[in-house]
Amino acid sequence: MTILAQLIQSLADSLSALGLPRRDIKLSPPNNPDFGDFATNVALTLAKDAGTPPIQIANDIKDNLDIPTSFIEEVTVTPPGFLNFKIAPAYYYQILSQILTDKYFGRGSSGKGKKANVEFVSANPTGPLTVGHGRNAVLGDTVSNILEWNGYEVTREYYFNDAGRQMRILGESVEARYFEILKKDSAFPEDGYQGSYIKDIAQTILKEKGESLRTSDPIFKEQAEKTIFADIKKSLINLGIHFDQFTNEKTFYENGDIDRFLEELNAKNLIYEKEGATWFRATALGKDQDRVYIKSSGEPTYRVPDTAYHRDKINRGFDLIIDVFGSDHTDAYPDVLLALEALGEKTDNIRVLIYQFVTLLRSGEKVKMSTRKANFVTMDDLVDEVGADVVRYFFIMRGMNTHLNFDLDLAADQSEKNPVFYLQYAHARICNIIKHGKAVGISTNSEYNPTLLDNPAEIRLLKKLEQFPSVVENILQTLEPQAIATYLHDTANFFHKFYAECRVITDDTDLTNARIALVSATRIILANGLGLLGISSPEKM
RNA sequence: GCCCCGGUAGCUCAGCUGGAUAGAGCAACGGACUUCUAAUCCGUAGGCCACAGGUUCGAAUCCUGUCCGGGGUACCA
Repeated sequence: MTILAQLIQSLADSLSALGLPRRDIKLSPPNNPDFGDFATNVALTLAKDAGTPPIQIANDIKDNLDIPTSFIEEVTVTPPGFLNFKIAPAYYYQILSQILTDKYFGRGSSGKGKKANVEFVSANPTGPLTVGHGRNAVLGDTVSNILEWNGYEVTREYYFNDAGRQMRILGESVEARYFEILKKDSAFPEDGYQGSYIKDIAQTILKEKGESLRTSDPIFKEQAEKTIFADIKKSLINLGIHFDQFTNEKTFYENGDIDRFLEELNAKNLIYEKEGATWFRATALGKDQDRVYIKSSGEPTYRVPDTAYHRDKINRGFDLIIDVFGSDHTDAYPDVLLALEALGEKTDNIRVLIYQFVTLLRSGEKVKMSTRKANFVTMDDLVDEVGADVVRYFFIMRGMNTHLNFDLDLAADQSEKNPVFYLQYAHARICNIIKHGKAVGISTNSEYNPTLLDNPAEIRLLKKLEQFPSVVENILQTLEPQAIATYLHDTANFFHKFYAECRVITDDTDLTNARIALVSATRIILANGLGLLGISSPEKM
């Protein structure tokens, strides 16, 4: 039981002893450290119903409080009615040894024995991964890391479609370039993919298959898909991302899932024909409008295989299913869930993460991105220019709900001042201290007396380290990994301040050992946190 | 029209499950390297948290409305 849980329990006991209704008791660190380490507002929330001034209630609670542990040093009441708790340094000292003996400090067990599926990227192989996909990729991979850290067995999955309209046009685009090279007449498709990579693929086909290919040869699409997918996988590896499974939507046509799914909906009278198309009767389930399932051309819309795919994921028995989508899917996924529910599937373990689009700025101007028009900045370009660590940090340090402005000039320029270096530098600095210590005969395994760490900068850093488990645990609920970036920045900041104020390796052996313990623990937290973000922890910079 | 996101320092953004004095980085200005790494630290300056109402002991945070920006509302995905 954590110290917080103990405190909440004894507060609850105090409330019932006073005959006050039990409330959700929240303890949080106040902004102003003068008020202590934790504060609660229970008295304020109870005051109105009790008809008693909050400050009086707070005092009553305090007087009835059976302090659960010696770690609580002081309880105070401050206007307008907060109860504040000061935690003894001994508590934080003991955290230090926890970190040093358990290098997985902060690892939760709530996902133990559970399986999770995270579907992300899922870009069709029509072109290279762009910066827009990068946000998706980094978000999905980081969330996966956090789940794993909490004990989940995670399947990272990439879902794609090589049978639809996009891919057909891709094949036609390659074909047109092929004949163009041969100086034969060929109309470039109206919505064709204009990128130079299409010409490269056509060149490759020409080299390998000769000049005699005919119109509509399947090789055009096949070669394009193969080449582009290989590039995509390489780009992902450049970002440190690997997938456990690639699932093709074609599977669900071939194995009959889609037919079955449509039949079942039909049996429930949720499908009908109109104007040559097949419609899903979403209005019968409370939506504003019905949706087309099968176009009059005979092609299903994306909702159909998507729904079958999600049903497949449900059937595979995951405890948690996460989808990472761009904001253009905001309106689409509710239809998928709706259809699943109509078929009696449970969808409450599906979490959909919607991230807002990245706006690219170059020379202060917006770059309008379009894969089709080949007006894009690829992930590879970006990674080449600034490195994977910077790219990952840049994408994860902002909340997924924010419309991220990505200034390309700044990103390229920023290599010296990029915020990620601030974190890595703290780690490298610690490594260097430890290295220096070793050179003068200081071991990281020495006995140490933590009570020597009484400098405010030391205490502040310790308290920050103590927060790591709760930060990670909270992200498991919110699935908003930017909190790790914020936390690590604070931690690095407190370390740098400590560094400026306290010298670690000195003639004072006892103090040196204590400080070595502190910086070693800080290093572990930084490395673990950076690891969760998929960012390296360099030993020197 | 309707739906989803956002609007916080000059710029990019944290903070948003209501708390006490609203933060960081960059940009600006002024300091600190004979020391374990100055990719750092210290200091100054910078704000009607878009606007208007509401809820309450208390609002950047919750509700309503307005304005601005992005996305969706396609027989595109």
